[in-house]
Amino acid sequence: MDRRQEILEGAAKSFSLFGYKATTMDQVAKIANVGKGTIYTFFANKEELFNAIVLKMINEMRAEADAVSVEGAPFEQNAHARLMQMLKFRGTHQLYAKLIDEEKELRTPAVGEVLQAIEKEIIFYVKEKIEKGIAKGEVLPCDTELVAYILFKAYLALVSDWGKTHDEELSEERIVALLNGTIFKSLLV
Amino acid sequence: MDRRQEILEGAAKSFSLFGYKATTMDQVAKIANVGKGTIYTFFANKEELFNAIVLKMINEMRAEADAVSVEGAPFEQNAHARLMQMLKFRGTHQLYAKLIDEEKELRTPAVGEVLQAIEKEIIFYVKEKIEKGIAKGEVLPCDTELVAYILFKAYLALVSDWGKTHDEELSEERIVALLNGTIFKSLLV
DNA sequence: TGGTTGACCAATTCACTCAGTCGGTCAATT
DNA sequence: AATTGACCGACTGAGTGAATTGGTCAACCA
Repeated sequence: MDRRQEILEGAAKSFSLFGYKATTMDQVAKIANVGKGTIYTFFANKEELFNAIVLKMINEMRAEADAVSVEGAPFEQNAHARLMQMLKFRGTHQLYAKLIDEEKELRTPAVGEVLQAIEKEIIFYVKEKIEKGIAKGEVLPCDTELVAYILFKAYLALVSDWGKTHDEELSEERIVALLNGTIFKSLLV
Repeated sequence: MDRRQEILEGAAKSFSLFGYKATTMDQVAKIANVGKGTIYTFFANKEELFNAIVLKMINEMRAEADAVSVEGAPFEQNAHARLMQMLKFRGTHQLYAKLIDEEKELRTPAVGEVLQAIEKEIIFYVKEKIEKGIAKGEVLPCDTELVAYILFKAYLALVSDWGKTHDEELSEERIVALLNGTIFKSLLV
């Protein structure tokens, strides 16, 4: 009934199924059972509609990352669980996966911008958690921006890049062993 | 005078200037002052000629990386100097830079394969140095393959990726501070 | 009358074509 | 035996017009 909601749902479905470029406004209108003009009373253009969808997805992802952390568990355990969850989301979530594929294949500018924004968001999220860890005395004071950045890049490399150049994916145990023995080891108080 | 050498030099010049795709065999022949057919008596096809050029470049890079290391200096200092040198080479060397650009813009398959081979070579080089460090008792035993991989990915992220999403490049001091405080700190005996 | 709509428009994209280019060959030449 | 460049078939990419798309707006309700 809520037009705006219908539009968001239709658009999310279409973007997830066909990606940004291959989704037409006519298609969104049809899926949402709405006249095309109606869409433009709620969203200035295709890109803003897209951004709204992605924003919802970012919130989902953050919620899932929060959900896997355990109150009272040591920092490195929660940090690992959160990062792994977000990377799993990255490869699993229909829309996110589709966008990564579209970026690789089509280079749609709007998609590239959005993917970059999502990464920035993830890094900011990690930075927040590190700062909270420092505040709680679990983590040594450090260059939080850079540590968040390198942590994300490291996980991305281990979880996502490794498989592209090797026959089999890295096991989570091997990842944990590496990071607990290196980065996390030097971060903890 | 040496035909093979002339061809290699002409090809190197052309690949460096125009990239792989935009280099024609006629052009290489002309630059090398050689009939086109002659090229095919030394190299099976364009791609093999290309691979020969890249192989020479890899050796140059390794030599430059070796050159910056200091006999007797601590492991993390030499490791840092070597990795920085190779990444500088990566962004500075005419052919290497051109290939990275071509991979981004054109997605030429032969170029992608070669770039991947170069990275594999770099990682292998880093792995060798870590193993030597372990043998000398400077470095704690560890998953050398993975440590080499993550070290390279970390440096690549800090030196090359950071600038793409931030206004200014990271200073070398900040990089050193981060890595000495994290990865290197836990690697050293 | 304020919200909704789809025919309509300009701009972009797509499929198609065909002339020109390129990697690779090989008979002729040195 | 080594070298060459004219030649070939496959591929490319510029040029084209037709079809599609994002966005608008006058008409149309409720």
